[in-house]
Amino acid sequence: MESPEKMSKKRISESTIHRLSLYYRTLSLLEKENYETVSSKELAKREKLTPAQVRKDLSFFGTFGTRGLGYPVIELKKQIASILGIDRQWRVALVGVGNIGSALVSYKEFSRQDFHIVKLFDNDQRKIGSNHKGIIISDIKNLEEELKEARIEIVILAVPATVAQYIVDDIVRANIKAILNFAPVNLKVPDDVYVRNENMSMELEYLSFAMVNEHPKKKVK
Amino acid sequence: MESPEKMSKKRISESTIHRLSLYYRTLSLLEKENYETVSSKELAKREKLTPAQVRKDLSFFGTFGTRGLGYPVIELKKQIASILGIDRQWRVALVGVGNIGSALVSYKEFSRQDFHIVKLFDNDQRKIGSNHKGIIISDIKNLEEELKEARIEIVILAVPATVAQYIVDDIVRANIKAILNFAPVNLKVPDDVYVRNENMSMELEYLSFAMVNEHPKKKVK
DNA sequence: ATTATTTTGTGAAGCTTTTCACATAACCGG
DNA sequence: CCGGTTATGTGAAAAGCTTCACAAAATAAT
Repeated sequence: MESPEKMSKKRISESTIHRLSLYYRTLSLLEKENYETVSSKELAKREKLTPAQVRKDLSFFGTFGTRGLGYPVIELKKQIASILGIDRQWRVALVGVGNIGSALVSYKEFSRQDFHIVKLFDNDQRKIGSNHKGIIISDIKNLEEELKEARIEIVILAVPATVAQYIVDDIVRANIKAILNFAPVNLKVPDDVYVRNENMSMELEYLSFAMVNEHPKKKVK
Repeated sequence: MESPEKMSKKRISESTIHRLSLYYRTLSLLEKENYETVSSKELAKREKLTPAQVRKDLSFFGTFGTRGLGYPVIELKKQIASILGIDRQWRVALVGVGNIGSALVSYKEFSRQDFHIVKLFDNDQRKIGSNHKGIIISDIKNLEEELKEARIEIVILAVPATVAQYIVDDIVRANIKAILNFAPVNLKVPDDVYVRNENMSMELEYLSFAMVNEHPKKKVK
């Protein structure tokens, strides 16, 4: 820690943020297991990282531990939630109620973490107006107005690659600043809009690469 | 390039492999658009990278371009497919035909890239024996033998977090070396088994973080 | 109270990845 | 066929990220 009120705005790496998600998950488990405190060593072991990595990651945001003891599980979990911004509800809309889309509506991990899908959109006339897991599917024609009206903050995009850009243009016009994109395209958005891409083929391709190129993997250590 | 037969086994970074997937995708598009050649500049622009990055990535695997001209689209695509190991079919099994699982069975991107889901497993008696998109769902009880019998090479795991580890132990026993895991747990596997985790909450949390901490994002440039 | 033990927080070192910058090579127009 | 232009391939520099290693702080035991 360095400045009294607000620590200096260092750029935090994507990897650090992803690891915070992991720590959060592990802390939830530790809480259930009635741990009161946890060391960087234990936290690291559970997510296959190094203790130094854990401490460094946390140090970017403050000092949360007690020397000789470790970190208080419940308190640290709360702090990480606050850092990640998941100590509040987010109003989420899902666009494209196809295969992936409808799976995501019932994806427990989202609701458990206060990402609330409150609107669904599709362009299929057979789906529009019907009730899907308690939510009426809206016509994608009215995307811009309805996103505004419902005060949506995050959009999950699960539409075919061919139409994704057009829909994103609408989403941007609705002043949405965060998009989780499942379409395998590089979406063009203004600089102040955050897009994260979820590309499931990519991970399969990584596995394929690993098997073809590195196998047999003889770990040295 | 350096050695005549087989280039020296440098360690290739995960990021490079992921970018190869992006190049592959873009090259497929360029092929459809009837481009014969493409420059690192164009390739970079389409995936929001730098030309130097593209050239460096490719240079790890060989020299594919022509100075003054660029890269031959079809040929480079072929080369990348070979590097990634996606110039062949992979026999894939999916374990857990729930929300996410059943969405993945019909996920076009997988089949388009020669990842063929040929077996489905579940523990739900109502599902076992039934036909899901042309595949009979098998009882997870016989996982080990059936994976072996069907000569499965990659397993996609889409089961609840609580049971994931037990099932992975079976999968490992079946001598599978590649697992795409959708359960939000850190799976313990031997060193020669590759696991990639697909954690969709993580990306939402990243968006949440970005909005809470960096917004308003005034891009300098 | 003192000593031994544990474990954090953090500069600095070490390592990895990205970007730079330029020599080199191929094409193209006249 | 020659000079101008384009764009690759790549060492080297720069930037970024991880690990090291240790002082400092807290506990625990005697």
